[in-house]
Amino acid sequence: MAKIKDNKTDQTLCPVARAETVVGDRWTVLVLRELFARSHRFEEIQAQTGGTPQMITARLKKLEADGLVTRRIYNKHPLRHEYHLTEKGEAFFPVLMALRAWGEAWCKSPKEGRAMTYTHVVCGKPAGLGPVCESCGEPVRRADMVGERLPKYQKERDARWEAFKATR
Amino acid sequence: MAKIKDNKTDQTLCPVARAETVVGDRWTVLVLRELFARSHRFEEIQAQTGGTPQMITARLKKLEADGLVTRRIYNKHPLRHEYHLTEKGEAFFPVLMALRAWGEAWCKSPKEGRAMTYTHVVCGKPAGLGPVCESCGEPVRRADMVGERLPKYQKERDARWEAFKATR
DNA sequence: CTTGTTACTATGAATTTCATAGCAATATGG
DNA sequence: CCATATTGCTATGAAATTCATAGTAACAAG
Repeated sequence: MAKIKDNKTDQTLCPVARAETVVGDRWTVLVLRELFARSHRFEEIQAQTGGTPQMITARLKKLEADGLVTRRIYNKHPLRHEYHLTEKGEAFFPVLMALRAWGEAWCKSPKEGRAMTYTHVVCGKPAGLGPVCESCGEPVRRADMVGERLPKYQKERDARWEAFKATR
Repeated sequence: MAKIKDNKTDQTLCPVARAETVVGDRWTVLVLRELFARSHRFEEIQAQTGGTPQMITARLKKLEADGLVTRRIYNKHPLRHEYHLTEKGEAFFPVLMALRAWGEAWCKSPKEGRAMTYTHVVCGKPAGLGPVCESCGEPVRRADMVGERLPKYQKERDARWEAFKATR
């Protein structure tokens, strides 16, 4: 009789549980990563996350319903939308950065090298992985960061795009 | 022909994708939350996350395989284990804190109030929600934080425990 | 009037999750 | 001894989700 009643995590006071009902899903986080990487179109997001159309459609719809994403028309006839982060979506940035830092430090072998480098434009130096700039010690904010993909990672993304295009 | 080949996210250079293959799952994050909250036994974790036994067993096994958790025998005959965070698991703390901050700020109505308060023992004052102490400005580390559950949240947890015990 | 582009929807098999039940090994109380 | 309680799972089958693959809708370009 191992049972749990009333598993309503969205009614808990715990902010982690609340957040997880929104972003507690691999595809959702990958979609958010792409939006932060300035991929705003369905195709780009699909290609770079490697998700099926349904996965991406479902996540974008849920993210919109949860208020992290807005659709913006960039073409009528045929109707086409771009997906952009709202303020709530933008506010997710520190979580992504913390996840990135943990991923770099604990989920990769050192010889693989980094995927990105971020420059802290306030001081003009590398920001490193932490929540404060490793060069000047100030807390880093999304607006103060300029990211650059390292060649190897850029090539990986280009290759994914080519591979995607080749199948359609 | 909308298809993607070779969706091997664990081979990408992207640290976010790498991290997500490990922690990109609601139950996994909730289990980690409990381990950080010093719930080390299967029952406690099950009761507080609201997961079924299989969900918890599967996550704990995967977390162990991925090196975030170790089992520690606390009783032979019958063999009983406690689950503890490894260094890799402990290093996940900043991600959880960022998620907590986002959850408090964007997934709850203000009148609900916080679940926890953290004191930064270095300065003895409230640490707030950010990656740096709101009182002294220093980056906060897990070892320098003392968390306390607010009464409402503590009651919620007590109630969950009682409800769980009542069914077995 | 054929081919290409973009953003999906449709379908069915495979996998995962969930709720519920049960069990094994021992401690505890009478 | 014997019944009941405790702890940490495993077993089972229905329900939901995911995945791979294919196809469609609405136009644009040549």
